[in-house]
Amino acid sequence: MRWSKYYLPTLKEDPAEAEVISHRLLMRAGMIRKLTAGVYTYLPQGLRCLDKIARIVREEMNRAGALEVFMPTVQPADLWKESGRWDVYGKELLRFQDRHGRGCCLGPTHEEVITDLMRGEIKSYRQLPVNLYQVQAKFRDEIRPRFGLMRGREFIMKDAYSFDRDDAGADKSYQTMYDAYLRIFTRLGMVFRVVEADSGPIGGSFSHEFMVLAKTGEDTIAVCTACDYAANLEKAVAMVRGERDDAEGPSAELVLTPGRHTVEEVTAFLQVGPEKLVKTLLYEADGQAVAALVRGDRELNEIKLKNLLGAKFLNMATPEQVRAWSGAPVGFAGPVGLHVDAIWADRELDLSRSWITGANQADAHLRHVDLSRDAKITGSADLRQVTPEDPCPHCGAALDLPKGIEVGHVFKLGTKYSAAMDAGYLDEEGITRPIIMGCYGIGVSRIMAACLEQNNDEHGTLFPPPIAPFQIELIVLNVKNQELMHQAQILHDRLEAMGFEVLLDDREERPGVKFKDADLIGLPGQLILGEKGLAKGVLEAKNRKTGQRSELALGDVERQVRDWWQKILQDWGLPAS
RNA sequence: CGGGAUGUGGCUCAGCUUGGCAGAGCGCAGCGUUCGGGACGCUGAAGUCGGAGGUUCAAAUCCUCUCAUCCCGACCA
Repeated sequence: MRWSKYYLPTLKEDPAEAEVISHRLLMRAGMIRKLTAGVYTYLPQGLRCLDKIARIVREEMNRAGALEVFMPTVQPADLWKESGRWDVYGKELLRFQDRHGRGCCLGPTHEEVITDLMRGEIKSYRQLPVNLYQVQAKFRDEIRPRFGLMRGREFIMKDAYSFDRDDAGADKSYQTMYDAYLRIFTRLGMVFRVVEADSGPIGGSFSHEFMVLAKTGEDTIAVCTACDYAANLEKAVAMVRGERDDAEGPSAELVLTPGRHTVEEVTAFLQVGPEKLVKTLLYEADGQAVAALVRGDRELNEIKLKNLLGAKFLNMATPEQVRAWSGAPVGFAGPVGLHVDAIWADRELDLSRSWITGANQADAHLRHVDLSRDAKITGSADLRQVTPEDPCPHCGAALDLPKGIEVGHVFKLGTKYSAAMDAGYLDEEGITRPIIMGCYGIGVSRIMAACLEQNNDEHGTLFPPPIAPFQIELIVLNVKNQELMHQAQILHDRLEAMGFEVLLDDREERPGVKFKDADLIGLPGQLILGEKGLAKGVLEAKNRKTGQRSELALGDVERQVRDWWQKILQDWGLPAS
């Protein structure tokens, strides 16, 4: 490809709107342009990269036995009402009406559509298992799209759905996809970890996330420094530490704490550490009033609470609700005599029988509270957020809490959709059973961003060879020198004949401009043909990743380029090709 | 949805405090000189100053409303 015939608009300066490195590079290296918040056009260079990623994903999906389909973006509301998600999914489901007033939405995911399809097709256990996938644009009306392709509203996703007759089969499908994902992210040249995850609004019984490690990641994950335990922070198990003190204390006693609402204010006033206090957090869960208790120095993990309650909606109580349930303004709620439907305590609170809590009246707290004696506790459970001080729940070693970008997610759905939407099959006995489903997503466009977050330097992008838009950039230093140009064209054709994708920079620009652009767009191999080199019969080669330069003899160019390319693959830790 | 910020040629931004001819750099077009790490000179094209309303002799600048974008938070495969 000749640059002069291509469309690759590079930017010399960082666009004002781009904050994170991948967003800046995607813009500057001429790969994407923004249409509106969270919605981007892929320019030729971006599309080439996207297609490379998608191709690897497709190859591995096909290898794993999945079959590609293509589903609609516009979906009828009726299907979503049938699955129950029309009311649950929230505002990120973009809803609208067609000319007849029929409810529609833009697909944020395709469980409903695929389940609807398959219930019409699958009649017998003989037709199972099946695994269908697609690579498609999804739309989620995110509250706050940000970071370019990392959290867009419209994005490209590979989503696969498996259908099995029983749990054993579904587990096997899950494992097959899990293994395919390992191969995909390895082939893409990414540094990643697999973590246990919460299944969120997609639902289902268990799931794993594939996280690319990057400082700009929006998720925090808990990774054991010794064993292979790894979990999303929202799922990570918090261990109970410390000695249990079973001694019964004196009876509860009211202390005045005028104007002290927060944990810091109360503990400072009473001159105790925050670990002596119990925080009482009030929530409305599907219409029920619920209190969650955690130690004063802990953070409640709302996802754990939501899962414990099996709630569809979980919202923090409004100040009015707090007043109604506790009889006090915000800041003085406590478990003793609280008017709620359930009180759940973090299991860490079992360790002591003498706590400081709110007194359910303004400007007062209680001390020496024994939760088992003084309050009606519904139960205790793991409710708090894991901290870097917590030990690994499997082996007790230290935990690390790095940031990650979620690029893949596998879910075992079970019968959530097949039961709700009546997708069943007949088994050998002629009995109708619900199909067991799984679903498996990969953020194709997000991978592009994640890749650049991991691979860049001060000069620009560093494309891993498997997903580089071209493998080699061939730079002609003086386009006006006809002999040089002629040789460059011959070289370009020979390299392409060898199977390389080559971008020939034939623009009438000064060398400095070309070098800067070459580093910016970051193709893994750079070949430089200049007048001096041509006179000496050599071609200058540069490895973009290592910066290593070498000279290749034009007389032996095919063999030398091949060796040079193998070295580049090696430097990327990739197998020879 | 709460908090903060920003909207001025294609891009990055100055000008706004204190109202008085719309500017710079980059990019773009032409000419010339350059030519191995984002050259230089000259000439030129290009802007409803986000939008609406208001104050004023006069508004990019002051006031009101509104829209959009970005950042933090809440939220979220």
